[in-house]
Amino acid sequence: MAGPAVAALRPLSRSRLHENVAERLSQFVRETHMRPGTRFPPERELAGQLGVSRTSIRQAIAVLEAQGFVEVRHGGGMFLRRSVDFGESLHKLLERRRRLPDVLEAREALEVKLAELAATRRRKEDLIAMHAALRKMEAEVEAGGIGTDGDAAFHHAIAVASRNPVLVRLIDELAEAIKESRIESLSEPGRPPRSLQAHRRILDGIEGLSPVKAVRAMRRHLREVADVSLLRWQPDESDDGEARA
Amino acid sequence: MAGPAVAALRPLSRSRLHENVAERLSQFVRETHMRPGTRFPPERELAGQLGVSRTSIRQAIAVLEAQGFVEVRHGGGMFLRRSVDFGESLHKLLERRRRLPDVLEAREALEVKLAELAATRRRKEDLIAMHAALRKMEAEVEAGGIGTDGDAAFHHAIAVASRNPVLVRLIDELAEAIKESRIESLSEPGRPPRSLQAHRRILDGIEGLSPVKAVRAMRRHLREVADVSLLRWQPDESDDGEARA
DNA sequence: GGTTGTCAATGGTTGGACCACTGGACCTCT
DNA sequence: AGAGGTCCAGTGGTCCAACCATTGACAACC
Repeated sequence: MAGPAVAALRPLSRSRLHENVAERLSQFVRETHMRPGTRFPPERELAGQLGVSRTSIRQAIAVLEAQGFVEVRHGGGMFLRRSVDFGESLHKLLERRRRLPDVLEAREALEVKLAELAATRRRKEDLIAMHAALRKMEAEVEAGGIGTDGDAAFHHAIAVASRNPVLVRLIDELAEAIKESRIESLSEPGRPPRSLQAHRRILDGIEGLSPVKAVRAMRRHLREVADVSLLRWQPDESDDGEARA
Repeated sequence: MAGPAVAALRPLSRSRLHENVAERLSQFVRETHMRPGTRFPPERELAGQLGVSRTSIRQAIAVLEAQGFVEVRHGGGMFLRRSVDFGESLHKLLERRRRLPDVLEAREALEVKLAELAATRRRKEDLIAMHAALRKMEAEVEAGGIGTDGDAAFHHAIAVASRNPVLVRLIDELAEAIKESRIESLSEPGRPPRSLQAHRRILDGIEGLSPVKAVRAMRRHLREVADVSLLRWQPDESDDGEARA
């Protein structure tokens, strides 16, 4: 099907120029021990020194500014905002290596709280959504599937019911990584029914306005999920990019 | 010192063009109900239709790509990755309105877990850092300060000790917002000593390898902090940007 | 039928031009 | 000397036109 799997012939990763620029700026911040508030060299100078056009510099800057690492003042210059983890967006962190165990721990932290809040603030429409998600999962499983969609919908409904947009955003940020673990877990023989049971217990707590019960059920559920996927996890560190000009 | 605090005279927010472009693209995604995987119109066309240069389009795209909302294939086009909350980065959410209660709930979710993990994984150097932070806070308080630096250092040391970079990144994302609540809380009369006490209890749990104790102490501490600042919190919804061309 | 060449569409990068804003130097008037 | 205004160099913001690199589909060829 595919060509020979020779290591030397794997596709070489080209990166966009502005990404390299951002990388260099991070390096610059680290190496010069810049303090927050310090001004960067002007764009034209950076362009000259890095040997790229001002446009590329400005693309990198736009990204860094959107991520809150720098502040740009028209006519004034560009200033450092936070030096910690400069240029390392969460999205980038999750992409570079699959830190599944870490992701699952973070998931537990967030979802347990989401369940607690949901058990306090849920409205009628939230319960309707949760029940619908449960039925969807049942239908999927009966149809021979593993129920990932219904599962995702259920957890999403809880997030919505928490009425906390910040927490929702945080869990969303992890959504992609969680999705993978979900597939792996639900592919386990006998898992979907167990998961369904766990969901019902969680819903009981939320519906009954019992945060304690909801929290306990959610924590138990997530630990079970994590257990399974963790057993199969093999860390693979040979996953760095090669764009390190 | 400063000018009159008249609402009408607050600095008006000029927005950069590429930010408006990103906003419009979000709107486009929402209004056309784009599904993940769908291709966007070509850059040149977007530039023409929005009446801006291709450069501005490309700056917006760079940001959206870094945030994981779109995927760009050289020679192939730009494709939607996630449609939920398109263009709404966490950073943007935290900036637009100060959602302090939400932030504090998220903080509790994360920090309680961080404490639990720290109480399992802490090493000698972590304990040294925590003790140093505590001493620093004491010194600050004795010198008439309120101890925010030492406080921040203490919580940061716990985060490091958790050995979970994902959680660390998430809490870092909230750091700025938390900082404000910290100042407010520690400015309360009699707060710094109480806070110091709470920190000692947390450290006891972590040092004694007792996750349960650490969790309980951390949760209690954060609820106390949240209580104080929540009482003074007045939601201010009239805080939207004005760039809605 | 499969291989190869061609080409239009589309993203990636550049250089230069010009505009807008900031802050300090400098000048003027009192 | 002080207050106020003017000017200007430095710096970010935007645009444009051109050219390069990659992709994918279609045509031509063997």
